[in-house]
Amino acid sequence: MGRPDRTRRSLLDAAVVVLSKDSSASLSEVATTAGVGRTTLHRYFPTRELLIRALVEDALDRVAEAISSAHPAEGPVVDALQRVTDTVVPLGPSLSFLHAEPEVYNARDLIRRWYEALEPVAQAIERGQADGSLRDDLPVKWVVDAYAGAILTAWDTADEGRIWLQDAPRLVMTTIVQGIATPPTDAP
Amino acid sequence: MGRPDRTRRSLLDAAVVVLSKDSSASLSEVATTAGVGRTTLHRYFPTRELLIRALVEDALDRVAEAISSAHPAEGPVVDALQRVTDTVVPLGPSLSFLHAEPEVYNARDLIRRWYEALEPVAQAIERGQADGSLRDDLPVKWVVDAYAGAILTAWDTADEGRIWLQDAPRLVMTTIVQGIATPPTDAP
DNA sequence: GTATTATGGAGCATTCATGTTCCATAATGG
DNA sequence: CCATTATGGAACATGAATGCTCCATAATAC
Repeated sequence: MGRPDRTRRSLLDAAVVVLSKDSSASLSEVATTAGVGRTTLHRYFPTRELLIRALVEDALDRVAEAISSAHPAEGPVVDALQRVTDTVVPLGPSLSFLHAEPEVYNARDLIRRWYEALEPVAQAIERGQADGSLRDDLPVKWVVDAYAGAILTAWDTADEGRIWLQDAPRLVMTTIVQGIATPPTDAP
Repeated sequence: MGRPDRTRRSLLDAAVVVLSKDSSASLSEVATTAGVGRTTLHRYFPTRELLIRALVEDALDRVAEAISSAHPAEGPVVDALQRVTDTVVPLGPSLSFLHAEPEVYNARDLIRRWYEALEPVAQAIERGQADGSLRDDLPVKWVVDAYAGAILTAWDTADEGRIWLQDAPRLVMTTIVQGIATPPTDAP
């Protein structure tokens, strides 16, 4: 990875951190956080809009790649979701950015691409409802959103220091899969 | 409610809608949405910061009031949470605003007040863990955040047209309380 | 109906992020 | 070591949002 590539990566990484906390932060802040001059930032991303666009692309790519690498179509569905959770939780800042950016919220095609990235998860959930491992009285769309939301919440909560990030995957899976109620005991 | 009060309410209502979608929207947009001149907006809220502050106060009051009116300390915990869910879901825009506003995210005292408003929920969850109706292997802080996050997700999902808002309370409760997995059957 | 209060439009100064250019310096590659 | 490329600082123009003032008009109260 040459110097240009490294600079570009620094900028994207800094931008995702800064802009996920405050989507209206100035480009100076982003450049400073990346340890780079504002001039250089503009050399890589001529306008703010292009930076945002590149960031969204990058975040979507990461999410899609993380999900795909967890092979959600293989093995028992709950195990598959566990693998997805483990790989996606560390993407917290990117998820947070995608969720916070009004550019994303208001652009149809970006919402579409977000759900395209989540499509393998949706398929895993459908598979689970079909094979009886997941309850089938919840809409798949809702389950996908609730699941993604739980991961995002976990990252935010860890970021605020209310839980440890290392516990996040377990908490997400227990809560989403089994719920917070005491499970009914198998009768004695 | 005199004219001034109505104008103030219009402004707060419009602001919460506009700013929850884009926290950097201009004050002109807010005024226009409220059906009010920008001059009038500035008469009620001299600076943007004061408007935001008033909005946060208002949103926190609404949440606290809604929770309190659901009497979360009474009756079976799961029933209590159902009542809280029913009353809080309609506050979607206010919740969404509190969650999106960087002012809130970065001000310690506002985060503190958010959790103060949720304190009755935290107590209900503690009560549930103590009386055996809720599993006790999840940190209360996490359960509170996961629950609040699920309500927020439900509102967002309904806003995007992926579920019906009228189904939201049921979906939240089923998902959070029982989880998405098929419950283990009581033995034959 | 009149007095009082609330409103909104027009205009203006200020501030700040943004985008751009130019040049000197530093890092990299041959 | 030299040529090339990348960087960053300074300076500038632009535009948009903000905060404010003044005045005419509309709504409300008495």
